[in-house]
Amino acid sequence: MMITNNNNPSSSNVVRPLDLKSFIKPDNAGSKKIILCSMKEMHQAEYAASIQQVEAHGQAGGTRWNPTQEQIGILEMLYKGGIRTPNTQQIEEITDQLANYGKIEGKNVFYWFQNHKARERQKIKRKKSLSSFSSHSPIIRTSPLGDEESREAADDSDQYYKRKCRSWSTIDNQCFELLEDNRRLYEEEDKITTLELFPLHPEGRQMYS
Amino acid sequence: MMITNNNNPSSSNVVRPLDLKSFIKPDNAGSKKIILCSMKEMHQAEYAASIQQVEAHGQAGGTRWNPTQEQIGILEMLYKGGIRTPNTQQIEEITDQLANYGKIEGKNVFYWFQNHKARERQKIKRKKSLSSFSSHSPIIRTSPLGDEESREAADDSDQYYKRKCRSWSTIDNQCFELLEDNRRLYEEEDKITTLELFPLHPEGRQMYS
DNA sequence: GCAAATTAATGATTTATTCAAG
DNA sequence: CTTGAATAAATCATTAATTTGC
Repeated sequence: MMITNNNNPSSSNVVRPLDLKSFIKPDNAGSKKIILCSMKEMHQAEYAASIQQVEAHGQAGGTRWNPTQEQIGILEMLYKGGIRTPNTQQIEEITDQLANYGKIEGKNVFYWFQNHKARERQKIKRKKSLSSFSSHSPIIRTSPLGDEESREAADDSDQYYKRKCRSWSTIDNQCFELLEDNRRLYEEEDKITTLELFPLHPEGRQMYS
Repeated sequence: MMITNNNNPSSSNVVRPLDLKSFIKPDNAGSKKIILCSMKEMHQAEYAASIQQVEAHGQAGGTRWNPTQEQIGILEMLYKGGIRTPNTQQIEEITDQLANYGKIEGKNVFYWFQNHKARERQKIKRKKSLSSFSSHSPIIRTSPLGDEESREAADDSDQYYKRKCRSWSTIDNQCFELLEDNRRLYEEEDKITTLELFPLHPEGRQMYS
């Protein structure tokens, strides 16, 4: 794969908080003394502060991903299908798929699986601490545990999907339709989209004191 | 920025453990019944197991990054300069710089800072639990704490670099020279390299039982 | 000296916790 | 209150140091 840059190189991004070139003062002929001086400057708090400054988000607006119903449906289906921590390629593919229903980035998919997995665990844990009561007759239940939740609890402990026979919730059928609708879109794929290197955007976050 | 794919589309990667297209049987005319059947199949353990199977690493060989002395020197300097959690752009720049001294990816830089930060914290914590003894006369010391370590301990608690006057270790001068040597390389930069979407490679990892 | 065995460092990943938008 | 986003902590796994027996 080769990547070409069609944009004018001078029209680079807004702010470059850390430019390694700034380590060397370019106007002075490369004397080591000068460079040391430049580094001394860098060590001062001014420099360190500059790299912590807030930077505009990549996507103008700085708003967070707001998933559509379709996107959530597909993601939940994949989760039920056994996917817990998709790898890079899987994330790309899922992102491409979900992009048909709204704006989305790879990191959104990545975070969704992390959060969903973690919060399922939480749910289970909270449930465990309450299930001491009716431990052996789960037919009568007082807490509002739906079929959905109890099913999730069953297959979360191990990564592999082991369930044999049970009726699927309607969300699956929903997703089948969505997938059907977009089959053609998949047929003519292999389109490459712009990728970001890392899912981290520490700019918009306050530091701990 | 525009990205073009020069490779033959047929010569794709080795294995695609999750191909969303496989949700739909393409050989049967798009009847919803068929798709549902396909999904049923997907729900079986066979599918879930297949997505967990080991996949060849992106970089042939599957070996982990082994940083050179120069790379470590620069990274430590940047850390001392106050950088703790570089953002995407910073990671790219640092990676470009370090690539002059050996093979490296962005995720290596990302992980290095995470680990270094965490292990500095560990060091401090361990030290704190031992420093109850000689709390107010740190000149005489029994443990083998070098100048390096004590300095690290000083500037880790807060993100900003606040130290005012102290002598720098020789590693800094080392790094200045390295940076000097590569100034020209920076002068003609803005070369784009192949990026990866996420630093995660869960393939090479054993699952918890 | 020098491999095999053991231990220490540290790169890479996953899980837990926290912050904050809506 | 829910949940997207991000960071910190814990854990796994591999490589380098180091030790050990010959």
